[in-house]
Amino acid sequence: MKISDLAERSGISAHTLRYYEKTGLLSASQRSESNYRIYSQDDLTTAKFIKRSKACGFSLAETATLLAIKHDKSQHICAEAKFITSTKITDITQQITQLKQMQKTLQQLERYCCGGQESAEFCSIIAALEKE
Amino acid sequence: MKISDLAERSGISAHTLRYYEKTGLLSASQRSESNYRIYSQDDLTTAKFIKRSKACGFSLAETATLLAIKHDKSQHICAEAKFITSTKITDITQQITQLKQMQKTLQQLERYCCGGQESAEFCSIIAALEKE
DNA sequence: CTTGACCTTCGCTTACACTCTAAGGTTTAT
DNA sequence: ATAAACCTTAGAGTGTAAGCGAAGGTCAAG
Repeated sequence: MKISDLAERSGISAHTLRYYEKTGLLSASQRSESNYRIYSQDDLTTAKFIKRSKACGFSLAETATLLAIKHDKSQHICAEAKFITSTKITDITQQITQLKQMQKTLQQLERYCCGGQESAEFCSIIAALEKE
Repeated sequence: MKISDLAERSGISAHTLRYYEKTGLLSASQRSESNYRIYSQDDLTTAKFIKRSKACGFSLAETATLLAIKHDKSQHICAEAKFITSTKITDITQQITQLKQMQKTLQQLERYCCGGQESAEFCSIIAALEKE
């Protein structure tokens, strides 16, 4: 199939597919006489793999590593895939912790503000940011 | 005081202070004959306000709005400050929700993977990303 | 008189994932 | 036959956020 066919079936734009080729993520398995990219069913599978990987929150770099494992399973071990996943979880957990801290701080600011039509003269939010 | 004095007292670099001036966040209240920025005590207060605002998670744009309220309290109402805060909380809460969803998905992937030295032939993580 | 602090302006940085442009070649439908 | 739709390439641009760096010049203190 041609690039636009793959684009349609995978839900990834033709532009992006070319970009993925440039970055080594997914190359067309063949070229036509006129140099058009010809994709196989396997390529479609890979394209869908990339989509799912992204949906899980993996970056393209991480996806590339997972793809390398997928493409040569016998040369890779479970520990590699699990490491990428665990690292990502740690990363995300940290981000959540930070955001929760912010959320808490902001909720404290919010709680004491009347939020009404009164002049901001005595607004507790502004006051909190002003104080030493 | 001069820019380096303010930098030291506020904990914001001179470079960044100039950047804040360019973006309209904080201007020196005066200039010397030789065109040096001269900052007042009020300017120092404002600089500290900006620092605290950032620490709470507000962006510079949001901080600018809060500063506008601070600088002319009688022309602003509590509802404005509360709106910014609430919007930010909603925003952060959404981000947390998304990250938690990702975290959950990844934890499911992680849970069933043995993570051992075995070949990735039957790795459940790779399998999960491959399946329809 | 020298050195360090200050001034302005412009562009670069980091990070990620695209997205578009230009200029040209190919295929397909009418 | 011809126009629309498709394909190719390299390379540049986009967007977001908050700065940083460097060049080239002025000013002030010891």
